[in-house]
Amino acid sequence: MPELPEVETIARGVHNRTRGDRIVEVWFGSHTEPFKTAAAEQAKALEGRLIRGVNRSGKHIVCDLGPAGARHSDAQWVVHLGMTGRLVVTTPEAPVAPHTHARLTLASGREIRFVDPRRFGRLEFRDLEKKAGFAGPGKEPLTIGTDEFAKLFRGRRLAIKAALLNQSLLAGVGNIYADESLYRAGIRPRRMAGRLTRPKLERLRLAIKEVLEHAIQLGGSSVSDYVDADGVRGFFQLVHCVYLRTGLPCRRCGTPIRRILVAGRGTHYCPKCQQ
DNA sequence: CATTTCACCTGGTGGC
DNA sequence: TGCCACCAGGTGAAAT
Repeated sequence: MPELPEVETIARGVHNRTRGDRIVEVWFGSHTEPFKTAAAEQAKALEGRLIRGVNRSGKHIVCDLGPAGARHSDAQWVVHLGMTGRLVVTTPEAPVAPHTHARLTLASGREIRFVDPRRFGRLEFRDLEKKAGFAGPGKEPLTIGTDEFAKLFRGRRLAIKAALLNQSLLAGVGNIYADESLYRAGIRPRRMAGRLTRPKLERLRLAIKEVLEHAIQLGGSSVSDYVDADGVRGFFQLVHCVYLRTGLPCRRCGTPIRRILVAGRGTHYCPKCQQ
């Protein structure tokens, strides 16, 4: 589910509902895939800590944690949602959804739950006394500047869509927003990244920013089952121009939207508007 | 090093 | 109803 707008929406929701709360009990399921830090060690480290704030970095949700009573952070809980992960804040009485892998009981009586059918998501505990705070290599698409953006693609021979999906270049753009941004910028997904002109690259940078900001305003895209921290669906899927619109008329020119494979991913574009 | 392909998982959909 | 192929928001390891 989660690309930058969905992760941003979830992080804000969890922040608003849990900031200042304390983790009093942790339950983890028995599947091992979600645990980048071993479950037993992770559960023990989380218990008792304060949630000082929740932020987004690329597609990662970063919860800053501190010792009870303290005003500084000494650890982080980093959540990556993979394809189907959800992070929701509920009451303990709410029915437990299938594929729930983590339940964090908070002092307020609320509960944070991590649910992930495909188990591509990951949970990591970072001790800030032992390692640095989470930071991926990729640049943030909402704040990157013109020159820095152009530099990312210089000399690259892969398709621009494949480059946009590379999280060590730009962090946060995934399959939906790559397709929607390329449509908005009028660029074919298979164009070689290193051959785009400066004006085209600037148009792409702005398209990405505008698409992501609009999607955040609408609470993200709910293609099948994405919901935010309160269990509420997003609305951006209602204004998608190309993603999952194969065969439907282009909203601008009426030409049927095409689907091809790029970097192994379903890729949607308008053959007339994207030259 | 840059790039491409595939495995990792479950579930929904549509054809026969 | 059953079975099968194919598709889905991501990424990291292995192959090229």
